[in-house]
Order: sequence, then structure tokens, then C-alpha cells
Amino acid sequence: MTRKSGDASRSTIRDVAARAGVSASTVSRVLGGVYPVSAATRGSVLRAVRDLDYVADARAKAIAGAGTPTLAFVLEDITGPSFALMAHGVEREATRLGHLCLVCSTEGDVRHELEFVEMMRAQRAAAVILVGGTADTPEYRERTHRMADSLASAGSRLVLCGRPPLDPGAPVTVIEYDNEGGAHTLVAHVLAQGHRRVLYLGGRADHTTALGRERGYLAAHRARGLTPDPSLVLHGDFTRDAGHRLMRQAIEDGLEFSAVVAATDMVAAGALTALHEAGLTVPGDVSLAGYDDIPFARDLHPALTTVHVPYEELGRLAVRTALERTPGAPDEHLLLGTHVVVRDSVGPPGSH
Amino acid sequence: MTRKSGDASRSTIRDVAARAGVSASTVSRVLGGVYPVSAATRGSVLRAVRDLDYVADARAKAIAGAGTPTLAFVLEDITGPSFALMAHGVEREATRLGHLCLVCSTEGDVRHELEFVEMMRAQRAAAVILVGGTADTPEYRERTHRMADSLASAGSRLVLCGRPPLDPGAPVTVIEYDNEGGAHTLVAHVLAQGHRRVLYLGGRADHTTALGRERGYLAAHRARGLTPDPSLVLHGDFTRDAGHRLMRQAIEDGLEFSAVVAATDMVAAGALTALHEAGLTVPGDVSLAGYDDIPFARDLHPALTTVHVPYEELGRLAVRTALERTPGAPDEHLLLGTHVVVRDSVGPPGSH
DNA sequence: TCCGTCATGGGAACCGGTTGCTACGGCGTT
DNA sequence: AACGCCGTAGCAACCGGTTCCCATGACGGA
Repeated sequence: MTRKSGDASRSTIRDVAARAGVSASTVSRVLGGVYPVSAATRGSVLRAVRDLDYVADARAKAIAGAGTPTLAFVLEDITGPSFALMAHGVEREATRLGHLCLVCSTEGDVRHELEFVEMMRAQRAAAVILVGGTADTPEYRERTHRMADSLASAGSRLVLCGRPPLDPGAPVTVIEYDNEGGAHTLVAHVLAQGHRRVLYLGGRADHTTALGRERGYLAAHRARGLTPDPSLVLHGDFTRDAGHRLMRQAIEDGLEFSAVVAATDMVAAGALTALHEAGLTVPGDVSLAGYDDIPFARDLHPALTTVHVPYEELGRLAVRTALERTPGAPDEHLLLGTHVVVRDSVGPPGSH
Repeated sequence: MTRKSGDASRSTIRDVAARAGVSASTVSRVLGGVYPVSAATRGSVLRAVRDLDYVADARAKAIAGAGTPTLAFVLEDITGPSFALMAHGVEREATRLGHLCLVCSTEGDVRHELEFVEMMRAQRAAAVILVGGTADTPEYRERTHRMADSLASAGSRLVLCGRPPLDPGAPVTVIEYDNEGGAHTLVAHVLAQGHRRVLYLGGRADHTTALGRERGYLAAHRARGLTPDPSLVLHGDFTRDAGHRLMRQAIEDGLEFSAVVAATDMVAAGALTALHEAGLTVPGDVSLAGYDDIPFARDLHPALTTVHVPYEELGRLAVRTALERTPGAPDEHLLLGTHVVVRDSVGPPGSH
């Protein structure tokens, strides 16, 4: 039995020092690596470290000014595929840069968001990354501006990732992707197939992501000199169930349309199932498009035409810009482009 | 402008004390809440706190023995739907109990796993939750046993979540779900439809999760007095792409089968697409079943018959048992049950 | 042989909190 | 009026590290 059994509680640097017959400062220096220490001393210290299975307390290190700060990200629900992708990007880049990361779900509750940011401030996180769209109200801007200030005054930094920018002056980094542009291109593609009545299955009516995509939907129509029927714009949320429910309702209500554009691929998935349940074929009877290009989009049947968003890259960028920022530098605002991925779910209008 | 602008670096408890005209201990006690402090003193302290926008440094607190410890979980890739579900459960339960959580992806690399566990030990995490199956080799048991010991000696605790148990004696909590039982029931259901040549699309040949499910596949056959053709058991990994590739290969090779059981829903999704591409209908020409019951399973076409695994509950349980454990208590080993969800992708064998 | 220099290691202060112990002032009691 | 108790606040030690500053000893050069 060579391994240390779980007898003692954690050992301190002084325990190591005592066992090696040196002072605590020497142990710290051996472990630190740069200070000159004789080979003999180094050897006995390292042996003591191994014997005691010692690891320096990261929190004590942090307090003393050494140690790498942690990084935090706050999102609504890690279960959503696009959130998960961003989370993955954030996590990957953070560990690549040697930082640990804390994660929190808000479940969409603003109070939780506030609480978490406060906690992160207490943790002295290097940066707090707020992920995902939200309702863009004056109250949101005010509240978030306050968070940004309070984080900045604590030496930390707020990063908005896929979330609307604040008024200029807020110490914040914003990384967005182009919802309006992507939706515009996508809907233009649908219209180019000849569709004239395109149903839009949106998210919550006040949600920036949903709203941006809705603007793209409208802009694409206007660019063709079309004005879409307002009754073709439906609101729900970003879940699969909302897509399913809205689609079924639309069919039951006898709404006329030859194509459906969903605010997210999740919504599209639910809608697709509702379409199938109603005995409608895609794209024969009705065309369908999504948004996000989540990995599953390829495996829907027919494979879903959608807009690819570089979510993972977004997450990576968020941490990189936050961490590599020089304190005095001006605030950054990045807008990432998207592109549509044409698969099999959009075709010319049928005989429907 | 009522808000504190981002001028000063973070303020300390002594700054607050100075501003309130009291000692640091008094500030600490006001903030702590229990110690008796006169209303006047409390008032001026709270005002100073508000003026300075002060938040106590959580790391300093932690070192001093106050403060709630953090909790860590390590998984292969947050992007996988079942991982994400577990992560969600872990995170929810942790914050419900007032703990923050650290997350790390290993990308399947054992060295990363080791490094992360070491970091968590340095962080003095309350518990480290290792999520997801792995190759169950003697080397794995040895290595993980060492991690468990080293964590235990640091006052922390290792939790294995959906991962094979170690030799008795390792200070570890194990929460598993029944892969073999679930697969057994699922395959029994497929066999009961009359299928006799059932293709199994497995994960990596040494991966415990894949292996458990494979055992269930075999056991279900044996229970009916059948011995499955060994050439019907294929190995890949748990990705959608593996399912797609394996399925296409099987079709090209002219393998004979009337049903396919995939090791995960992701694999099933890829396989389904390959089936469609080959012009085969499901379940008309071939039946298909998955495993995991990820949210998307319903939206495949046809809706996927699969095995529901309470992933989120698994995550919740992992943190609860780890955190509420009394130090001396015997090690726990929980095995959660699963149930099959019958949808539309399995039917009687056709004329194929 | 004596002195200056450099390599090395220790002591103590500090990071930012908490808490045990003590001191002080005001009050009620006999 | 003197005594004792209690409520309140401060001092100082401590948590587990890091690092500045200084002491010591060995070494080489004159």
C-alpha cells in the first residue's frame, strides 16, 4: 500500500515545511519554481510534498495575489443545444488559458441572474459572461449597466454574449451574432422559391434574439416589395413544445401558408412533428426552415434548412476578448456573421 | 448619478470599517448576522457597505472557515444531450443547496481528468462529480481509486455518476443507472415484435455504458433462447456521425437485419438518416430503437422508441448524496431504474 | 589570511476575512 | 450608593498561502 490513506485532513504548507526541515517560505519557493533553491533542499521539499500528497490551497493563493482567477458564465439553461455549444466554447477557451470556470443557470429568472452576478463579484471572478438573449427593456439596460459598473469596480468585467448591447459608457464587452441578417438571408431564400405566405414561429415577443430574427423576416419581405400578413407572425418560446403547439394550432385554425420559418431549430423540430401528425409532407406540402444549425438539424427528416451560428466560436471569443483585454482599452463590440445551410426542408410551393 | 462609478479597485472590510467608524470585526459581525450589534452601529455599517458597494471576498471567507465550499463536476463534453441533462441536474441541486459549481470538459482525455481533479483538490471543492461512462480497465480502477483517496484526504469526496464502481474500500459515492436492464427490456420489446436479426450499433468496445447496454442486448436474446449473430454487433462511438457511418456501412455490406438497436439516441439519429438515405422506411422496412430518451427523440420521424434515463435526477442525486453525507457513513451505491418509451420507430418485421 | 560577493534560507508582514477573549460603560438591584 | 451583570465593540490571533528584506555561510580574489 504505497498510497496515502485518507487519514489526516488536508496538510498545510507548514506541515510540509516541518517534514522537510525547512521554512514555509522555502516550500513556497520550491513550489513556485523561480527562486533559486539548492538541489538538496528542493529534493527534500518535493519528497515531503509527495509523502503528504500536498496541494496548495488555491483560495489562499488567490488571496495572496498568486493564482489564476476564475471565470464565470451565466446562462438560462445548459440543456438548450445552442447554449450548450456556447458553454462548451467558453469552457474550452477558459481552460486553454488556464482558468477554471463557474457555471450557473438562471432558469430565466432575473433575480437569479442578479444573485449570481453578486456571487461572482464575491468570488472575484476575472470576468462574468452573460449568455443568451433576453427582453431588451429600459429596465434591462439599467439593471445590466449597474451590474457592469459594480463588476468593473471590483476589478472584474461583464461580457454579454448573444445579448443586446447597453448604452455607450457601460464598461462591457459585447459579442453578438447577426440575427437580423441571418433571418433576412434565410427568408429571402424561402421567398426566392416562390413562397408568398410564410408563417413565422417566433419566440417570446420581447426577446431580443426572437425579435432580431423577426426583423429579418420582415426586412426580407420588404426587400421584395412584400408586406407579410401580420396574422402569420406567432409567438411562443424557444422550446420544442412551443413549436409543436403553435404549429398544431395554426393548422387547426386553418391558417394559410406554404412555408414555415421557425425562430430556432428546436421550435422547427416541434413544428415538423406537428406537420407530420397533420399528414402534411415537408417540403411537398409545406416548406420548413429553422435557425441555429444545431447538430440534430441534419437528422430531422427532411434534413432541416437553417442558419448556421458559430456558437462555439462565440463562447471562445467571449472569454478571449474578456481575458486578453488591456484594462484601459475601449470597450469592444463584435458582431459575428452567420450563413444559411441549405438542406432538404425548403422547396418550391406545392399544390397545397 | 447615484451609482458608484468604476473608479477604485475592490474595497476591503477595513475600508468599510473606517468609513463606518468602527472596527473590522464589527463589520464582519454585522454582515454575519448573528452577533448582537446595536441598531445605530448596524445602520452606519450597512450604509458604508452600500456606499462602497462592498462584497466580502468569498475566497478569504472560505479560508477563514466561513463560506460555502464549491462543488465541481467533470464531464467529457457538455454538448452531448445526456451530459447536458446531468449537468443541469447537478447545477440545479447545487445552487438549491447554496453551492457554486465549477465545470470542466475533459474531451475524453484521461490526463485532463487527472489535472482537473488535482485542481479541484486545490480548490478544496466539497465534492467532485465525475460524469459519464468510461473504459473500465484495471488501470481505470487504480487511477480512480487514487483520485478518491487523495480527494478524501483533502476533505473532499469523489462521486461517480453514470460510471462504473470501484473496488470496495474506495471512498467514493456511485450513482448509476441500469444500462443492462434497460437494454434488456428494450431489446425484449423488439424481439417480441418478431424480429430475429437485430443489429446493435454500439459505442466504443470498452466503454462501460456501451458494454452494459450490449450485455442487455445479449441477455434479452438468451432469455428467448436466441443467440445473436456476432456480426450484428458493431462498434463506433456515441456520436451521430458514428451512427450514420456504421449504418451506411452495414447497408452497403449487405448485412441482413430487420431491426436496429442503437447504443444512444444520437447514434440512432445518425442511423435513421442513413436509413432514409438508403430509401428504407422505418419501421416499415426496418425498425429502429435508441437509448437515452433525449428531448429530440420525439421529433425524429418516426418518433423514436427508446429507453428513458432519469439523467437530470441522476445529477441531482449525485450532489445530494455527496453533500448530505455524514463523514463516517458507509459509501453509497445507487442504481437508478429506467423504462422504455414506446413510440413509432419499432414495428413488426416487414417484407424486407 | 582577510574581505567582498553571491547563493540560499529564514523571519515577519501581508492578503482579506473570522472569531475568542477582553474591556468598558450603562443599567438594575439591594 | 456600591455592586454586579449584561450588552456591545475592539484587539489580536488565526486561516494558508506569498514575498520583501535581511542574515548567514561558502566561495573566490587580492
